[in-house]
Amino acid sequence: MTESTEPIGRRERKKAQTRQALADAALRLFLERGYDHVSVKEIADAADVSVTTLFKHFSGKEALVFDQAEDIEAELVSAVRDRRPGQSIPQSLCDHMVRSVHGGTPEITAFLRMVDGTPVLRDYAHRMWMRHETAVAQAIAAEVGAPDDDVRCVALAHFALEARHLIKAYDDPRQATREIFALLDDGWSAG
Amino acid sequence: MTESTEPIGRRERKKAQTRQALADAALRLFLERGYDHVSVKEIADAADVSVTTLFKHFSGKEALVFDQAEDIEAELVSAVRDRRPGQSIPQSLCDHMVRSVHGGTPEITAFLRMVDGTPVLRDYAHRMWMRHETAVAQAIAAEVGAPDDDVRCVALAHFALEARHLIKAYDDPRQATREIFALLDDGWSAG
DNA sequence: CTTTAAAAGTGTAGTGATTGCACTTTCGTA
DNA sequence: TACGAAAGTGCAATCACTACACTTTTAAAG
Repeated sequence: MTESTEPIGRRERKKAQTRQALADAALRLFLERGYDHVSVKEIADAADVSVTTLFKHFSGKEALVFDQAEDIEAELVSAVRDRRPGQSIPQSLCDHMVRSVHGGTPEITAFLRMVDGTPVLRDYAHRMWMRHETAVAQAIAAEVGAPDDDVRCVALAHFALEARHLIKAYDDPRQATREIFALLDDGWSAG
Repeated sequence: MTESTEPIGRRERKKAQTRQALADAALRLFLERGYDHVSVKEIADAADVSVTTLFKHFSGKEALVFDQAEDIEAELVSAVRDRRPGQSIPQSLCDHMVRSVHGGTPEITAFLRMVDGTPVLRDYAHRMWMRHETAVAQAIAAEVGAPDDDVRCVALAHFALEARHLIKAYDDPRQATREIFALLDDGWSAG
């Protein structure tokens, strides 16, 4: 965990290389022809490995799409913990969410369109995102000195994360985000 | 077996009969050996029909578990619309949720344990439940004279329904429900 | 009472994701 | 340099689900 970069042995390099080749091939093919119209065999072929190898690198077909699982969780926890004085937790989370509404490059837009238009992927992405719920909930609980499983804290974390899904339907996501978090903030502050 | 409610032709009766046989066989096998360890072929065999027929009656394996899709939606909408004077919408929804926390027969308990312990089923059930979101949101919007897609209304509906999932982790679900809805009510009333 | 067309059901053969197994190749290291 | 773990391979199998062409049943019209 302490080593940030990995200039390690040739072995690990090759492994990462194979993994990358798979992810790249997958993404390219998915964007070209749509997720459902690409088989794992085609991806394996395009990356010049066997299907067996593919499944040694990725837990399933969906996992090929979300290769980079960065430190989004750390940012969320930070938004809860390191907020500026006088700012409530929901407010800080709101700012963080508003900030992370990218206009984005056309590539990212195409990617998001694909994910959003493929039920399996949409669900998978949602599950991934919601995986941060407990971490955020614990951060909140720590801030207010409540037990880790405090209902209000868990609920706030859950609702805050769910907001991301809700705002997708609106023309002005930032405005929608603010309205939702205003509701949460009022409810939270009343406690 | 007797045609008390639906005195229609023999054809429809046989169809319903087949469907029922499939659902019954599925439920029995699932409870006996667990969802993942029963194949659709076994279910079809147990109901003495072909696999093809099975899929003409049910859209997929998960659908076999949730045969009765009653009028839960109507009750939810009613909780929003027909609440007693002076009671807020979140309060009424809270009461409805608390009321619907059944201790339940041992059969139901076993059923719920199975659903909850099988990721595929858990997700499926959640999707089914969340399908009522728009109906509830529209009912709320109608009550307050807002447009159907008003952010606050949609968010309230969403969060209220999500509560069901949140409370499952707690020893006292009713208490948890009340705390969550108190948060929502405070936020909602502040608007 | 016959005819007829849709509905219900069947069996076969396929696709596509995913797993298990036994095997070879490739490194890192003692 | 030899050895064991890790990476990769190919094959066969399972399982959900679909497409297709087929037979049987039944409702309803003639």
